[in-house]
Amino acid sequence: MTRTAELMRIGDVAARVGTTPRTIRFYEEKGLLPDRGDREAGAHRAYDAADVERLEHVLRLKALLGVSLEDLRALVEAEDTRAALREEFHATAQDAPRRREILLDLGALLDRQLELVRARRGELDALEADLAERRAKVADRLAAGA
Amino acid sequence: MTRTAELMRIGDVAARVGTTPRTIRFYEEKGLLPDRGDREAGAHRAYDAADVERLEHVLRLKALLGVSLEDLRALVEAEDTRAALREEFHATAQDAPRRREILLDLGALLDRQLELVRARRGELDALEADLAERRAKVADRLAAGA
DNA sequence: TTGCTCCTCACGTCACGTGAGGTGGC
DNA sequence: TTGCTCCTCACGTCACGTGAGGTGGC
Repeated sequence: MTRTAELMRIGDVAARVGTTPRTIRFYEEKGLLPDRGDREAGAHRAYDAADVERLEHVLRLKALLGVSLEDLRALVEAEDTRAALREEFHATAQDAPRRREILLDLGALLDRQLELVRARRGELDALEADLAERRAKVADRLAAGA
Repeated sequence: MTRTAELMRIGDVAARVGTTPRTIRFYEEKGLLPDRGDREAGAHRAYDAADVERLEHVLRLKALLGVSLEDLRALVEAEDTRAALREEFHATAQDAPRRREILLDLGALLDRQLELVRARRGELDALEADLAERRAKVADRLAAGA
């Protein structure tokens, strides 16, 4: 039952998620993406669907929250171990306390990300309100007699 | 009737808007803030309330929209001439077509900014929905039996 | 006069972009 | 075998950060 994953090359992945190979390599170098230590020197990188999802998530957080890569690494590094945790999750199916701990950690991580997203949206809402108010004033003046 | 404006120094302005003197000088150099050509070499920069507002607006757009300084300059450069336009607005009080043209330009500028803000908010909403969905799944599993 | 902030270079940093030169897989 | 994409340096760029050395205003 050797499940052969469908692997993609770095250029295809970059095109799919809207970035560049350079950025993907840079993120790997900075520890934002898992560095498969088993890759031989000079060998091509290979990515599966899970890698692509992970990259998309990181890029979205980066673009929308405007955090540094160092902060972003801290924010998602718990997800680094998610795959390992998932293994452990199945392996320790009988160990309810451990499963509970894993789920609580993941929940806390998601709560942190949600908090940042909502704070940003609040700022955007305020900006939109200010712009809309100025826009309305201009419209009023145009209607008034200009 | 010489209206003496209350002028601030660069450090005070930076502290007030949450940035650094270096950034303010850099923005001036890049044309994002009006460069008063009348400043003698080595003389201190002076800012009034309008300058502070302008700077706050630029910083908000930069932080929330994530555009390059070059794009940002294009986005707000029409406001550069706003002060001049305001003068002209009063000076040409009788010239209704010209007043109308000024207002239409300003309205179009605000519409462009609003469009960008709303696009951003759409992306943020989508991200929040994804995160919230994942969060709910974790909560479900916790409640289910973990 | 003493500090403090200001000034102008100018080099450092972060997050990549962009060739330079070479190797590997359809 | 011919292209194409990949690889690893390594220097360039954008948006500033950070001293270095000096001048100016409460």
